[in-house]
Amino acid sequence: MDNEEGAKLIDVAKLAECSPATVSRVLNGNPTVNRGVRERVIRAAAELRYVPNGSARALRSTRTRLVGAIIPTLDHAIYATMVDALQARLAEKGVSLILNTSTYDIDLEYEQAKLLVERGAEAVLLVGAEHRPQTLAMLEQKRVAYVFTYTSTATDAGAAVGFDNEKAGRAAARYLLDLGHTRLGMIAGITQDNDRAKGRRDGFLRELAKAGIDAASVPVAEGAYKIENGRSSMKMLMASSPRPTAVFCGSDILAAGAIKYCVEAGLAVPKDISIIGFDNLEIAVLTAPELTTLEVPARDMGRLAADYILASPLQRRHLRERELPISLVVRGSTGPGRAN
Amino acid sequence: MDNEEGAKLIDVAKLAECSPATVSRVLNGNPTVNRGVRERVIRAAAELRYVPNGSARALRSTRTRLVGAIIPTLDHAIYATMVDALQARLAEKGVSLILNTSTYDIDLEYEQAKLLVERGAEAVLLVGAEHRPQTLAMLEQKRVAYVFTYTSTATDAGAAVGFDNEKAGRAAARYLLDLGHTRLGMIAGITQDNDRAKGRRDGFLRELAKAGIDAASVPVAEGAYKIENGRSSMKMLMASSPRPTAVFCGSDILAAGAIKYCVEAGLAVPKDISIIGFDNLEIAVLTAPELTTLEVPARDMGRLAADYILASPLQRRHLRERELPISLVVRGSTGPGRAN
DNA sequence: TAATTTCAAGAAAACGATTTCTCAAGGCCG
DNA sequence: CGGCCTTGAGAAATCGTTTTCTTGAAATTA
Repeated sequence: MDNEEGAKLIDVAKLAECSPATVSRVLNGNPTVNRGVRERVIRAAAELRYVPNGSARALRSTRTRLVGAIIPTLDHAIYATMVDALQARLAEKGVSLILNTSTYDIDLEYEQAKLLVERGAEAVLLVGAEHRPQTLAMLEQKRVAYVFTYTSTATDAGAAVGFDNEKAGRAAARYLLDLGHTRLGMIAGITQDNDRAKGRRDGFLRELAKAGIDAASVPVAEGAYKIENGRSSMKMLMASSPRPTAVFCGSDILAAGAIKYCVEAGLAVPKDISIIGFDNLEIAVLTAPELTTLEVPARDMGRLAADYILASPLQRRHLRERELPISLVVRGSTGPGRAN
Repeated sequence: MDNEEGAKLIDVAKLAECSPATVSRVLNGNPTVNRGVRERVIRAAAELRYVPNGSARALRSTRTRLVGAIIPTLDHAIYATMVDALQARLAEKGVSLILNTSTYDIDLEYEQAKLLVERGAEAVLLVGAEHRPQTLAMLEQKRVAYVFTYTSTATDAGAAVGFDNEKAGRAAARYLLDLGHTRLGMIAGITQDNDRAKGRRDGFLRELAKAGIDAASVPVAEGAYKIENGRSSMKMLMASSPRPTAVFCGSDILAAGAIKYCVEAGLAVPKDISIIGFDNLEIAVLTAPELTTLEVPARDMGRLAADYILASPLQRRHLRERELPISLVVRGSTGPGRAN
């Protein structure tokens, strides 16, 4: 029968013998429609396999039920997991997610944000606190809500669901210091345009400074989150003298590579060298020894960011700036520092 | 000045002293506009920070530049990587991606597909070949192109970019048989509603049968893709008698767990037991020994699926059913079977 | 130079829904 | 029993673009 591509609302109206307005009301759950008519409409819509045109609907109602997310990459499990949770929560409420990966490029991020606004995203999730001013200005001007994740510092217009990277870095340092280590090193992620990697590094060094260890004496390598970079960075660190007895890695990926290097080089972990990671990815239990690490609440961030986005503007006031706890997960890759 | 929420096309027209039609032409790269006018329009649009309304545009032009993807989960790196590549390629051409995770539930997948159609997705990426008939019927009726990934069997209306899971399972079997193993086992992913997991398992068992090994004598465990499931499944398999000397795991995740169990139980890999994984995830080099595995071209699938989607209907004819090679990556987790 | 094309740009229709107005009918109250 | 309120449903305006149709002017051709 209906060989044509798609029935429109008016076709449903004709079949149900009522006006388009009434069809619209039924389809949108407006209760002011009599039972009989309502059922006729529903039957007609089903029969015609009617699918509403979202563009038309969005245009007229100014509600797109579309949300955007711009994350650095999906190749890092920590972001993939967050997005997974975000999407699941949004979907429960019939909200769709447009996903963009910026590859840690905040100029590209701006372009993507622009496109999201154009597409009618009602809210946008961003990672970290470091963005082009025009990105945020544009979102504000177009009245698009936005949430930062992986950071705990909100702005006037943007909420934050995350944690304090600087504090996390300090916690790593404190833990290693408390174990008795005095010669430390760090393998950080790329810190350029990345407030999270920077925060972790700075917090780590700051805490060491507080303990009387000069930052300049602490070897810090930097590398993208790849196992191989962890390996090569560790090699570099182990070549510095005096050799560190404990190393903080900005990600479990780097830490896994670092451990890999130690195994190859015949360095015993944690006897000769303690390694602490960051993220608590699933892989943290794959290294031998298993990885001591700081746990990042990726799934919680996704879920809570979704909650913020789904909340009414009124409720949102209570939800901005949500700092989640970072917890230390002690496994086998860290041990006491040798007594000096 | 422009305190209001958003300038519209007509405002740009007024400022540029021309008609809305002309503004539209300029913004869409229509060359039939004089240089002077064109520049005035561009300047006016910039001054007003004009952002087009995508809904209106889509409604009128019937082009949304929106594509949907429904994957089982982002928590498995193999899908995350594919989506990463897909999104990157689509973004190059200004196409946005709406992402859905179905949690391996093909009924939920149907609901999500419906929503994607409603949102105006011009194409949809699906994983595997097993779907509700009404899902595909709906896409066809609404003239939405679709691509299967992780499978190589296309349908009349749907293209396929992927590989042959059955063949991959056979390859794993062949490799282990050639190493001299005669007592084999398998740890598969959940096979219900999952043609890929099923294909791998069936191919594996079929090849063994061809070599005279009765499928009924081959212990097969099944579990979701979690390290812990690999561990516990391996424990089960090692309790069966006669104990297998080689195990094929449906995913590197499961294989990693399997190796973990062996280490705990004091079984030497590969001396006592050979383990081969599937996917070639980054983590395959983290186990000790490193994992022998079959490499899945996740990134290629994402990229090529995007190419298919971006192609014109005419070009698409040449691109449907694209079978990519699965290659064996030999590392340290497999070795010769004991001579009987 | 007149007739015919070509070109640039405006006017107005159209895309497919939602929403605002409007109105008729029925129920309720005094 | 008449006026007022409530309720259900239709008519028509509207959302912000793109596209089609027109038109006047300029360029080309005979």
